Amino acid sequence: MITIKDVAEKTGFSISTISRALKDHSDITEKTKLIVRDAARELGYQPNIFAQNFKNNRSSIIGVLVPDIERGYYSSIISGMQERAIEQKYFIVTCQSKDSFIDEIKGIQTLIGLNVDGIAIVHSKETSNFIEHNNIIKNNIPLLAIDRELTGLDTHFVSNDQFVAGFMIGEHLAKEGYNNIAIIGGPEHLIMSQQRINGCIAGIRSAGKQIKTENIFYCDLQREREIFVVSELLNKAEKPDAIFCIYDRGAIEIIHYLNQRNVSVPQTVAIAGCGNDFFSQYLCPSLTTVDLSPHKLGELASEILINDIVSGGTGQKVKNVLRPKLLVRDSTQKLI
Amino acid sequence: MITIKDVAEKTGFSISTISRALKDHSDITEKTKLIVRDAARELGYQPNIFAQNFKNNRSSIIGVLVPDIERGYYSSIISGMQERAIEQKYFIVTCQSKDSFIDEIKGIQTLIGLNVDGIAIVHSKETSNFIEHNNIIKNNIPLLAIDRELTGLDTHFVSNDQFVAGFMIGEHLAKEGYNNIAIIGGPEHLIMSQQRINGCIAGIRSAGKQIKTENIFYCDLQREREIFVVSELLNKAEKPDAIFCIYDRGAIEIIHYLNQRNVSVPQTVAIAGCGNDFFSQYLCPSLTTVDLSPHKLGELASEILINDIVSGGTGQKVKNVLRPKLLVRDSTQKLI
DNA sequence: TTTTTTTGCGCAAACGATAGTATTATTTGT
DNA sequence: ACAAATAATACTATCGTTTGCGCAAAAAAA
Repeated sequence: MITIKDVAEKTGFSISTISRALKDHSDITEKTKLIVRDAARELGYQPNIFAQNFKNNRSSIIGVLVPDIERGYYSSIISGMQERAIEQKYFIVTCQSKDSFIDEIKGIQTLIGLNVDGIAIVHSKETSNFIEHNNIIKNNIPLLAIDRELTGLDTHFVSNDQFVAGFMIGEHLAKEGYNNIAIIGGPEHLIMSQQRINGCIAGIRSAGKQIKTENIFYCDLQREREIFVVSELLNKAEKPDAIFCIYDRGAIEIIHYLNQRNVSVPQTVAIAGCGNDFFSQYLCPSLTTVDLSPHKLGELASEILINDIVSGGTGQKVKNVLRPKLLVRDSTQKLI
Repeated sequence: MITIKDVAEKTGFSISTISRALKDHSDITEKTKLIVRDAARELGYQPNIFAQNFKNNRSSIIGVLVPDIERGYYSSIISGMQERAIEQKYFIVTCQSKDSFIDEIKGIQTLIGLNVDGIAIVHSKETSNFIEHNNIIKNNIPLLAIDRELTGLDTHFVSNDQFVAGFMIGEHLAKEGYNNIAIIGGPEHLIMSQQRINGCIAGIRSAGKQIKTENIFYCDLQREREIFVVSELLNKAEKPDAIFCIYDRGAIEIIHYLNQRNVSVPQTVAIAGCGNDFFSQYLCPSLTTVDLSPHKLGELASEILINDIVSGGTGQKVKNVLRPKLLVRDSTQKLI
């Protein structure tokens, strides 16, 4: 292994001069810098990143904790983060909570233990206690929440405008002529879910219609529960003519279930989702949804975190909300 | 920051005794170990991972380089790797080549620069030169190839049995009664593609049928090219009655295209894919495909790499091929 | 009891890079 | 021409942990 010492011996300068020359310190003459750089290149010198990390007390690593790397939405976030991070010579280490609170805690401890320079988190749907998350702040590690805020903590935050996403769907369904709309949401404490629901309600109202409170359901983002709710809904006397499931994956499952039961979509009941999963366009019928931009969210996340890191955490906390885009497709369009 | 020195001062032992006690060295009495561990806990001592990495010359990080984190297949691999790695206190750093040769090279250099303890690679479809990959081996970093072998290099290797995957589809289509089968493959130098194609041909033959060589197409895994080939095929006098696209994403695009053109699947032409993408089951018609196990592949990858790392790279290179599973669904089933 | 072996622990060097301060060489001001 | 200021480089401590070696005390063997 070639170290600074080898370069020093080759050039006759001292190791401190080499160190300063290589980082373009103003104390060193251009002439010396040239000699040093040439020698370093010739010897194939590579700085020992372990020694640098140790000395500088930084890892150039950003930790990302998401519920599940395999889910397209999160892998897009990670991809966006990775692309932006690598441009600035930062690395992304991934962790997943698998939507378990306890694994989320473990993940946080793991990342703190790795001495990451910053952490981005999408907390699990189970999580409603943020004591452990506060340890990140206590450790002086820049913290950024994605999509779901860490209640009570002063963190950076990037998100899609979940309220607007819901609003767009609600307004669209109401204007399209649906009068008995049902909403299938997530757990009640999940703010993101609540925002989409509230947005949808507001959208329906803004189009001059109403939604019955008994048509709003709180599920757990699990297939079984949602399908059960839908099957119950279809048995009602006053069947809904449209269902907004607050996330695409659920909506896709619902359409699949309805296809199996030979319930026609959107003739009997319209379905809308949210998230624009890659495959929502290929469904039969193709799914009306809202395009969020996880990749962009990831890019933003890296930008903000790296900014915070290099600035030494002095600045204000950044909040950034992206405006989503409505994608009207077949699953809600009334045939003329 | 609490260091070993603080624990030493609190207990009255020397720092070397603390260090040894904390790693359960046999030189230290149980009694002393207890005292030290208690003191460490009380003080909230956390080893400085930078200092450890520096001293031990290891990072506890495994680098993964895949074409695109966003693609479900790769994110499953990463997820599997992450789960297994974390069990053994290893971290996963992800990189993506975006299927560009030059970005793959950069990714490799980046990971080497990070001093990762091991590297797993799915090389890009563009890559056919492995000189840079050889630098990993030269740097004494355990190297594992996933799915696509690094031609000419002696590496660990895990993969699905691509030949068998193709074979299963070929045999199934032939037995189902299709007589004029076409294959849409990837670039010719992509071994994985070639293996699936060869497997498919063998499967067709084993069922006592033949495939015309002019019905085998080499595309670039891009939507446009594949759709073009399909549209040309449909204009032929002797239209194929079944198409095997060697990857699900392509097959899904093809079915979507055929739906738009009102070509019925599987009545006019059957479609089969490979990979069992999450959404292949929700397509209309649902897609016959082969279930690969990317998550399991990832778990295996971590296992093998970590084994190699802790054993000091003495052992033989491991080759592990998983047997895939045929999933017959609607897109190839002749209605009776 | 004396000698030898074993046990338990401390001392100090080392890892490679960084940065504060000391040192010398050069320039500037008077 | 000499003091003062500045520029360019060298010296050295430091980060926290690990580890080879040494040493004293305890245990075992003689």
